Amino acid sequence: MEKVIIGMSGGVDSSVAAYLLKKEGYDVEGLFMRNWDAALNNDIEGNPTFNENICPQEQDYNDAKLVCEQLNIPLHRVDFIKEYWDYVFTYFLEELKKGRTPNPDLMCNKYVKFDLFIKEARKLGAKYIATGHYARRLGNKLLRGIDNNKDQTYFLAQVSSEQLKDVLFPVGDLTKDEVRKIADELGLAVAKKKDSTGICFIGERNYQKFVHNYLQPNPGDIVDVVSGKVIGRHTGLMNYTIGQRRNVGISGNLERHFVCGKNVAKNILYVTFQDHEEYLYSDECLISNINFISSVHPTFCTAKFRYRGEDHPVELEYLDNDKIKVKYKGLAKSVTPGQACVFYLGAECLGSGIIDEVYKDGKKLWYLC
RNA sequence: UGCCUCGUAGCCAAGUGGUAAGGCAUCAGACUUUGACUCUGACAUUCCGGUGGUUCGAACCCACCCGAGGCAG
Repeated sequence: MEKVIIGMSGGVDSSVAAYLLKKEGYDVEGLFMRNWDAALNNDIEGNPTFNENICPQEQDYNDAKLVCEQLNIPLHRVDFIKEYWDYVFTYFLEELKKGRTPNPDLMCNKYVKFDLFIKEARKLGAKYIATGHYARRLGNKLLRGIDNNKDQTYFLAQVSSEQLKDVLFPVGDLTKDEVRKIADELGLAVAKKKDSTGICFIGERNYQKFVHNYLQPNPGDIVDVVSGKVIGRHTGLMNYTIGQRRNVGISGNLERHFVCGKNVAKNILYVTFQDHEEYLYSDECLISNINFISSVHPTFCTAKFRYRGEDHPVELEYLDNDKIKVKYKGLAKSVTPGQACVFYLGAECLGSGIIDEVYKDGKKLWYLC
C-alpha cells in the first residue's frame, strides 16, 4: 500500500480527507503541526484564549488525536514554532512596517505546509502528502475546489509546481456541506466543530492589539485624500488596510469612509468618503515574486486580488525584470500592496505574484504606499 | 459692556407646541484559514446645556443662569 501522510489540523476538512484516503486504500498516517505558541511568542494582548486552561492549538491536537483513533490511523506530531516565526511571521511584521498588507497564509503554505511539512512527511516514509484544502489537482494542474465558496487555491498560489507534485487534496471534489455530512455520518468528534478563521495556526485575534505585541504604535494624521485636510489621528499605519471602513476612528460625517492609502515616510493615512469611491479603484498593478504553477503563461486570463475577491479579466505584460504588469480594464476595488494577485484560467489556478504598486490611468496612485 | 447666534446620544445633524428623523462612529452576530469588504441586528423612556415659568401638553414659547462663537466697541 502507498503511504500518505496527511496534515491533520483537528478540523473537519482534514479529518474527512483522512477518511477518504483510507477508504481509497492508502496507508494513511496523520501528522499534526504546532506552529504557534502564544506564551513563547508573546501573543498576549488581544488573545481571547490566552488564560484558558488549554490553548486552542492543544485542543486542536486533542481533536486530531480523537479523530485518528476513530479512523484507526496513527498520528505523529511536529513543532515548527521557530520556523514559522522565522519564515512567516518575520515576513508578516516586515511587510507591516512597510505599510503593506501581508498575507501570512500564503507564506505559511509556501514555507511551512508545503516545504517543512513535506520534508517531515518524507522522513516518515510518505509517497504522497495530503491536506484538507479545498483545491484539486489534475495532472500537473492546480484547480479550484468544486465548492467555489470554499475554494482555497488563492492561498496555494505561491507554492511551486514541484512542491505540489505529490500532494493530494481529497476534499477538493466535495462541497463543504458534503464534507460536514460525511463527518456527521461517521460520527467524527469534530463533525460540528466550527470552521477556523484568522491567521492559520494563530487564530482569531483583535488585530490591532495582536500587532501591538510586536510593533510599536506610531500615531499620525488621517488626511482626506480629496481635500487634503487633516480629519483625525490614526494609531499607526500597520493597523489599517486598503478598503477598510471600520475601526478607523473618525466620525461625524454623512458618508461612510474607507482607507484608500498610506504614506509611510510622512506617516499619513489617507481616507476617502463614499462619494469619492473612485480613489479606491485602479486599472493596473505591478507584481513581483512571480510563481507559476502552470506551464501556461497567458496574456489574457482572470485574477483575484484578495481571497474571496472577484475574478477580474486581466491582461498580463511580462517585464524583463521578472515582474508582471497586470492590466484590468474593468477597474478593481481596493487592490492592496502586499496581497497576492492570483491568476486563473477557468478552473485552473495558474500562479501568482505579490502586488507591489497600483496604477490608474497610467499613473501610480500617489496616495498609496 | 449694551447687541446677535447657538448649545439635541461618542460625532455630525433633523425637528420651532403634541409627546425625540437620518447619517457617521461604536457594539453584537452572519460571512471568512490574511486586517477586509458586504450583510443583519442593537444603539437618547434619569429625555433634547441648567433652573424656574406659561400651557391640557414644550426640545420647541417666556425669564434667568451656565457654556461656545460672532458683530459692535
